Amino acid sequence: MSIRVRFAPSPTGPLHIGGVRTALYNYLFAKKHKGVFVLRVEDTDQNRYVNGAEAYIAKTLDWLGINPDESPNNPGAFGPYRQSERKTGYLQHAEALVKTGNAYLAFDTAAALQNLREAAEKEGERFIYNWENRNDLKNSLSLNAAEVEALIESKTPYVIRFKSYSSKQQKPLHMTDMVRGEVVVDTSLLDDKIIVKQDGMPTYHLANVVDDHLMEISHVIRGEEWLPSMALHILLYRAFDWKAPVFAHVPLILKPSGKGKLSKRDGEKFGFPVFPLEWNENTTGFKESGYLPEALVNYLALLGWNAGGEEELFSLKELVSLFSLEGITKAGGRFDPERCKWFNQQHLHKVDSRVVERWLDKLLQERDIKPMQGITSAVVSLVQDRLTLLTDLWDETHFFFVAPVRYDEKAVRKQWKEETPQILTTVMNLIENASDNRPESLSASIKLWANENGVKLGMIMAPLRIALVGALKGPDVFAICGVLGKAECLQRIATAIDKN
RNA sequence: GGCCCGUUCGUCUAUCGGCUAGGACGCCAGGUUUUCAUCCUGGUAAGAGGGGUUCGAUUCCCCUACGGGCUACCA
Repeated sequence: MSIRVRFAPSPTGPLHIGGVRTALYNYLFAKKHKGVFVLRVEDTDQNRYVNGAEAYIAKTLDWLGINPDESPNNPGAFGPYRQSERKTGYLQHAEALVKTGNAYLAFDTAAALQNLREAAEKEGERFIYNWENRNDLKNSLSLNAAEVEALIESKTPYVIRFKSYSSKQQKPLHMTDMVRGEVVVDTSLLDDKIIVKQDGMPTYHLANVVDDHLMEISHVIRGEEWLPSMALHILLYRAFDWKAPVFAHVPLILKPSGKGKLSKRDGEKFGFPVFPLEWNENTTGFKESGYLPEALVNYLALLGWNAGGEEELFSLKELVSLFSLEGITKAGGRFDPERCKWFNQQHLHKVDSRVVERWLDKLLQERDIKPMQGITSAVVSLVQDRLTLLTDLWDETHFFFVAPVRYDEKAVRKQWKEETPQILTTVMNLIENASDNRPESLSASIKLWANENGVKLGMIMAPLRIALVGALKGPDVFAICGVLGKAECLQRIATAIDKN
């Protein structure tokens, strides 16, 4: 059997990392088994449709490098890939279910049902539309054929409900989930879910089952919030007399602290991104926050799944070869921003330096700085393994491009001694007269002079750093000298002597 | 409330009946770097509670507690 999986988001807003991880697991599983990864857009709810959300999803998957093999933009043989474009098919399938007695027309108004619900609540109970009361309600089961005909004739709005249980059926339904093992549900407790809404659009449950069947989906890998619906879906497959796919419900991603699953608002609340890409001014993404896609992928893959060994730094390719449904954890996992950052740091140190250079080029452009040829790559090689986020880049490199205008007060107070100007003047001479400005040459000549004249190196290094960087931080001073060049170094030292 | 799922260091996780419970993040300490960061070394810290089953339970079963999800003409 060929493996076909799908990621089926609804375009109601930006994807958040929970959705991203579901997509990732689907992708990994598909690629691992040389199968097909499908993107299907579940836009059956017109009211919640958000413009731009579908494009956002596509952009996100592209950024992460987990592109679908079949999608609305890149259709395969199982299209259309938007549920809104598959409307007629659903209706026919629902009607087929009515014909076989597995579904029925329900004419109850929303208001009538609301009343029943409120009444039940007053009694401390819950109203469930199911086998116990469906014959007392207004539907094609309780009404006779002529009455039903008349209602349809008069254009009375109706929905189609699925007959989830009748006394003939077996109550305990045993199902298998790849993550959870056997799951048992008492089907007599299920309600008769609406499968076609008044507007003729299918609800998720119908659309999902029909599409998964028509698109020949072999494995349904989705979030645990769907576990309670698995029974309904399996019952639907049975009613259609279709073979059900294999199910795997992956655990949810929870808030870093406090209660509940991670929500779209938690980003602002906790101060970290929950969206892969920027959505609007108020919701920044991982990308804009300086994360590498491979780091996000790596972190997310390991939140709820483990590769078996003790290694945990993986490329997407490695994840593909390692992935298996068996390694998925059962319990929900808290999103840990610190750990996510650490993965980014590790990937950032390994990534091709040109990626960092491009980011730096952008920063320079924004500031209208035109660096000398070749300098950015020299700078990046000096700072790359000092970065945690790409957004740290300016902090780590600004002094290569802009001379310090202020000096760290505390550093000056502590390191700028009375004799410092004099020493630095000599250092200027040494730099000026050095045969070249290679870090080793400068280092050697300054160390030699210090040694010969009984000056402690500390008296030189710290002030020199302050003069060049403006603070006691950054890569090796002589390396910085080398990048800045003699003239710039001399000027900065002179300025520092002047100002301090 | 009902139904379903879950529960190992603060967090992510390993263990598929033999455990001195392993790794990673974080945190702490030390080392390298005459700076800061990186990096290295070490330390800290856990199987919710109670019953069974068993020679032996973190591992299997039951109960309780706690956590999570679902309970819409949303997905």
